[in-house]
Amino acid sequence: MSRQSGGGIYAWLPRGFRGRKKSEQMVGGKQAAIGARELRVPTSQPAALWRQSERYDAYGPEMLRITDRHDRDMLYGPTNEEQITEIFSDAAKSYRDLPRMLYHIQWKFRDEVRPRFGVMRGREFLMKDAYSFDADFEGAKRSYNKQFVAYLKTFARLGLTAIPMKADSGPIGGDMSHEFVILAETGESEVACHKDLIEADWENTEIDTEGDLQPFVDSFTEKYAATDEERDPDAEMALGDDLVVARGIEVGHIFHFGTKYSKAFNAVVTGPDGAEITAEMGSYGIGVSRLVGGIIEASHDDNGIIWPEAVAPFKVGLINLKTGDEGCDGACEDLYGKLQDAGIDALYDDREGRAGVKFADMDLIGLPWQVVIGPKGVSGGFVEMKNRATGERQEISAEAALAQLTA
RNA sequence: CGGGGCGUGGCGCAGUCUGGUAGCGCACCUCGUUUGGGACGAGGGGGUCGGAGGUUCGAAUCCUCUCGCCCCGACCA
Repeated sequence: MSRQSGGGIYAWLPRGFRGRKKSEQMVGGKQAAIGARELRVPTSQPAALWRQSERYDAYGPEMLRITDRHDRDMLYGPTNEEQITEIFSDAAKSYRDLPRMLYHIQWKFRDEVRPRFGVMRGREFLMKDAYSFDADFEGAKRSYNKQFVAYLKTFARLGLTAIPMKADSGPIGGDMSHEFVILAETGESEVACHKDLIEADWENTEIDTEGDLQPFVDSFTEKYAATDEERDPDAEMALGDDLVVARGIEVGHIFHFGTKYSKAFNAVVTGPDGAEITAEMGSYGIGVSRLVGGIIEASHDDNGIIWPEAVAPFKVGLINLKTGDEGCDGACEDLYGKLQDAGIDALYDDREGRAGVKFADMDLIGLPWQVVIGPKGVSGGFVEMKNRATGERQEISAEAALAQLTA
C-alpha cells in the first residue's frame, strides 16, 4: 500500500496508489459536478506571496521554508489561497466573471510537530482544495452550500458516514465553517452528534445544486454535532438517547473567509454600476491521502481491507487456482482479456502456489469482487464469484460473471 | 517542544546488564513430495549490528557525541 520514507512522508506503492488515484478522481468529479474548474498551482512558492497576505511570519514553524541558490526565501506550500487569489485577480475584471469556483488536487507540506497514524496525518499530504469567488455574501453563501452538499455526496459515495460539525470560524463568526468528520474506531478525537445525522442516506437523495440549498443545509446544521473542543454538555443531556458519541477523523473542512485574500491581492472586479467589487471568498478542503486511510479504517474486517467500489484499486481480483494447468490458464486468460476489453480493472493472481495463500491474499487486498477459477470449475463449466463485503459466493458461468461485472 | 522508547539480513525480534568476531521466526533461492482456505522435507544465499569518535589485546555489547524513527501530551486536513 504505502511505505514510509521519512517522518510523516510516504511513498504510494502500486496498489495503494491506484486506490488513491481513484479517490482523487471521485473527489474531483464531485467538484466538477457543482461547476468548479480544475487547475494546478505549484508546490513551491515564493515567500513574497505570503508576505503580501501577511502570513509568512504568522504561519510559524509548520511551514517548510526553503532558500534557493540566489538566497531567495521560498516555501513548500502548506496551502494555496495566495496563489489562487493572485491568479483569479489577474484574470477576473468584470462582475460577469463571477461567481467562480476553482479547485486543485495537490501535495502540501505542513511540518507537524508530531505526525502520526501513518498516512492519516502525514507531513506531506495530498489535498483537494477548492476556492470560491462571489460578488457578495449571499453569493458566497450559495457557493458554500454547494460545497456542503458536494461533500455529503462525496463521502457517501465512499461508503463513509461523514458528519458536518460546526467548526471554529474565527473572526468571521456565523455558521459558515464546518468540519466533516467520519466516525472510526481509531479516530483522533471524540465527537458527539444527533443520531439522525448518522442514519441519513444522502447518497441517494436527489438534490438540485442549482436550487436553493439553504433549507437542506439547515436541516443538517440545526442538529447537534460537535467536535471535541466544541461540545456542549447541556445540549448533549437534552438529546438523551438521540446522542451518539464516537471517535472521529476530520477529512474535510469548508469555510467562508470573506475578503481577507481578495483585499491583499486586489481581487477586485467592476460591478454593473461601475463600482469596484471585492470578491467574497471561501475555501473547501478534503484531505485525499487522509481519506484513503479513513476509508480503510472505516471499511475492513479481520481478513483485510474491504474497498468501496467507487475507489477500489481494481474492481475484481481473478484467482487462478492452478497456474500451469492448461484448462485453468486458458479460462483465466480468456476472462482476463475480456475484462480488460470491457474496461474493467482486474488484478490477476497467476502465481504458482497454494489455494489458501491466494484466497487469503485476495481477501487482504480487499477488492470488491473475486472470481476464482480452478479445475473443478473448468470441468464443470463455472467460475466462483465472491463478494468481498458480504462473503456471498455464487457458481456461475464465466459469461454470467463478466455480464455481472460489466453491468 | 516536554516525557518515554527503539535503531541488529527484506519484515518481526533475541543477543547489550556480565566485551571474545552474530542468532531465531517469517520471507527469498534450489530440489523433491504436496496441492479448492495461509503445506512438508532437504539444501542454500543474504547483516562492516544507524553514524562518528573513544576505551580495550578484542566492542552489537562500555563511554561521548550525533542522526533517524516510534509512542504519550499540547497543535493540525
